Amino acid sequence: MRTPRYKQLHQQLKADILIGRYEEGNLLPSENTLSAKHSMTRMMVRQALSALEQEGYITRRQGKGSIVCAHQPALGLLSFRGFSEVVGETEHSATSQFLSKPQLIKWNEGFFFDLSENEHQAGCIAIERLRQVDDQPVMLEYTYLPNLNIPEFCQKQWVDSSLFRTLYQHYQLEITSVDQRIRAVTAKVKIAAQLDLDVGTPILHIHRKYGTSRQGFFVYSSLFCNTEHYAIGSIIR
Amino acid sequence: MRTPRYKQLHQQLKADILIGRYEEGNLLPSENTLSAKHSMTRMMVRQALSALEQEGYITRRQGKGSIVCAHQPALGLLSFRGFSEVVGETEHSATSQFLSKPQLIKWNEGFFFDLSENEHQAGCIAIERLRQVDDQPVMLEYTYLPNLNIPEFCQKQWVDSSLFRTLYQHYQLEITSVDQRIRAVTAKVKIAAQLDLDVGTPILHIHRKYGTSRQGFFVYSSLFCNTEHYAIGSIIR
DNA sequence: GAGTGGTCTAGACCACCTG
DNA sequence: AGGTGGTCTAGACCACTCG
Repeated sequence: MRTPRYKQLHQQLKADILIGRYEEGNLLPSENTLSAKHSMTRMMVRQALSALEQEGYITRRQGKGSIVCAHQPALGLLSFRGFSEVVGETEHSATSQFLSKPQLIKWNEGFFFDLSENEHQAGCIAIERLRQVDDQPVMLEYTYLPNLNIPEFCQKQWVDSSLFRTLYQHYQLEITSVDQRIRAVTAKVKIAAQLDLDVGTPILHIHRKYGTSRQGFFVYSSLFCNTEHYAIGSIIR
Repeated sequence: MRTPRYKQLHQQLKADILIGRYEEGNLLPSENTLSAKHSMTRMMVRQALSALEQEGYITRRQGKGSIVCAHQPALGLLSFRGFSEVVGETEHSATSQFLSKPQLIKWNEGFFFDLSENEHQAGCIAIERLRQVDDQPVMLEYTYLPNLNIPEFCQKQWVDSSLFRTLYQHYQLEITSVDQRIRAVTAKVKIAAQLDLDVGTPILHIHRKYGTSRQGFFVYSSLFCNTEHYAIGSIIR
């Protein structure tokens, strides 16, 4: 069946916001304008806007309009927050680098989440990244993508150094959910070396399984974080 | 201004679900039935149901109806998941006990979140709880409520051993958001004793600030978790 | 006062599920 | 076939914001 028109409008507005057609803090066209321009009732326009609001792309204010929000990273989950930030001090510069080129390999035996037969046979694309804050290594992230209908992923240009934006740009994949397990462990030799820590330092170990807009397609991550100076923060609404 | 009628319907249906008037897995009355019974248009009934759906109280299926969901704890955030559970084994029995009676005290100097003048002057109600899984202590939780418009909290009967349900029952307070910082630390002497661990064992330390349905009212928690055998899990949609 | 979003009405046709 | 939720129309009045 064809996509409902209010969903088309919703997607178009979202795309416009993401490419910067409407900037942060600015107003979207009014509901009346949109309903006239797209020849649909205000109720349908409102349905599109409600979805945008729920996803956190806009807030609406009576008498004012629909305001484009600063867009947070997927699910507000990966953000670092320095402890200094909590008590109201300076910002930090975050960077990210690959430890190796993304490559197609076999899944590890005893992978940390159960895999479907499909996923297992497809093999996986492994990505190793190190994240730094103020030039200090802070997080080691191993990401695994099943090699299912993401042709030539390893050849693709990355968007904004962001896996999620890259997946969206090339395959229209959006992250819709996260299932995660968090533990405190001590740094073993290899991890300690990469994070520039003493062996035995307490670090966070997080396993994540991201759900996407494509049924049955998941993204897996294993993260090690040094939280001595920067806590992992998340805001959930 | 008076509460919009669709919001009234939304609240009433939610209350009915919470007290068990509509049971898990059963169907809510159809949209047509509700619109007739409450003399409002189907559009307004749908607005009420959409809100319920968004909050996770129901799911809707075309041709079937609105199905009442098993209701998950607020924001799905506090759930334990044994690592055995991840690989598909048995369930665990979780219990919770008070380490002291909830009592009104002054806020600590250098509290882990910034407090408003209001909150600071009101003082706080401190709650200390220990959570156990299979009779092993696993999580130590310190919770702090500003003593603002929650009269006689310390005298109230707790509902289901749940702070959030208790706040809802007595003061109609609902948790709407969480802002948290997660770190890995080592157990100090006092914490180690209470969690029955060796000093130096890596544990999770989480600071949380919960937003509520009452503007300006927040709940604060500081948690220490032993994740040796059970990871902290969360699912976010 | 003009324009915005918020609430609300009274209909319609469609896709889907179940008996 | 009859009932359910999903999409959609064409209007209306209200509360709020801003110039």
